[in-house]
Amino acid sequence: MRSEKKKEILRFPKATFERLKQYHALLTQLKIEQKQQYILSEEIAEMLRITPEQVRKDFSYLETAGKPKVGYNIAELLAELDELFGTNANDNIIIVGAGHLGSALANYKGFQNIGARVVAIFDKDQEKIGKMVGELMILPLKDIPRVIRRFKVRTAAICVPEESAQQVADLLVAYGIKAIWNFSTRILDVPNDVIVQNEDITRGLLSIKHMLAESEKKNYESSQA
Amino acid sequence: MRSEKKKEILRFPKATFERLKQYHALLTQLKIEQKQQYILSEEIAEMLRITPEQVRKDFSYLETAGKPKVGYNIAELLAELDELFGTNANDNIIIVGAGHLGSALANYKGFQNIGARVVAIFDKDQEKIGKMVGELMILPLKDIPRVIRRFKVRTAAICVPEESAQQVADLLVAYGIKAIWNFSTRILDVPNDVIVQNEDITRGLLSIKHMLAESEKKNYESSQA
DNA sequence: TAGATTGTTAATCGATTAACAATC
DNA sequence: TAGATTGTTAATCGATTAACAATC
Repeated sequence: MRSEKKKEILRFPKATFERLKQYHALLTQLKIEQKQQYILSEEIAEMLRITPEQVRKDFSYLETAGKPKVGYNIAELLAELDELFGTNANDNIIIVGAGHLGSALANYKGFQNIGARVVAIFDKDQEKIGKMVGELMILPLKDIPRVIRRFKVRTAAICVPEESAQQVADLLVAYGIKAIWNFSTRILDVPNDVIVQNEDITRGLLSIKHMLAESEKKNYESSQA
Repeated sequence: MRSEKKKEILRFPKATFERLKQYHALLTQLKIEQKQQYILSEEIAEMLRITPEQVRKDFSYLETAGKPKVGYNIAELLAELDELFGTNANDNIIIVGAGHLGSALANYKGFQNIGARVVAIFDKDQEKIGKMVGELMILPLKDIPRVIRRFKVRTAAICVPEESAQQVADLLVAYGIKAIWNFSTRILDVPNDVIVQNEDITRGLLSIKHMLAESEKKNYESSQA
């Protein structure tokens, strides 16, 4: 029976899963810094602006246990999260669009921390083809299917302008891509079995605007009181 | 009494607020396309991969009403969301770091849709200073306070490498910045009254990895059945 | 009118917080 | 040992879903 390993089957609350990603990022950073071996739920909470209770509750879904008055072993906790997120198993990804954004992505060093590797970058612009972005040569779109097959690519980042995003998505779907990492603001229309992760940055700025408005309202009210 | 305008005081559930941003993006797109004047909750739901009931429930917090069998007036709905998000009131923002990422951000055209404008971009690299990014000249870090004062800047995007992110954050805080839009993966340590919006892209990729693993498990299971 | 779609209330489900025992 | 911190259970709070009346 497979039910022996309970923890593997246990599903995390969605909200917990989202925070686990943040813990992962934080722990990765702490591991690199090497300043401390243990961390308290209180410290984690302060950095991520949540409550220590929340942190402990989230960790209760994991195997790793903390020690009262000592905290959680950073390396141990990170190892479990790495395992959980499959950051050891490497994923090959491609980038379509070699503008500033695509180039930024191609040069990004942090992918190795989460078990991902950019294997190719494509552009439709003849001028750009053949030029280098970091260690990658910009390839023409027609090479996409070959690269997908060769490197078993399941994920593609779309870094093209708004206007061509849907077109590129259609192309990628036709080539059998399983997940689209969408950096355009365009809402893509693709089959339901294709995963879409929207990285629309304007959302973040809208949050900021909202929080700024909130905090100004608060300041105004307290000045009136 | 201020309680006359109920709707203005009414607070949205946080989850609803998150989705309102998506509706805003979608409606902005539809408005530009000019293909249709009305849209059904069903159509919105399909594009955003949520349920129509959820869409209607969210819209019930707004003033705009839909018509049975006709749907919601796109322009009207967008106008209300624009009002809500304050996308008409313009916000001046600055970018620190003129690498690929900072440049991509500086060139991004979508800011006008959400009432934001990049007024300056900075870099510490002498080589880059004076060069142009789109219509902006790259300025030295020492000009930051002047620009902040001159343009009443409250929000700064950090697009520098991991290693200098904290340093830049400290600088910006000292100069009175109210909100930091953090594009580095570094978890920043800043005073609690400074808003931090983390735009760490690795989170999105972790979600993709997870969803890919899920869907493969599902496929495997159904092939076993 | 009949049927489709909206809008709202109630029921269910899920996430967070509070409380506190266990433990170092 | 005393006190601080973890881990878990129960209580509260919030979000989603279901059901259905209202409406075009």
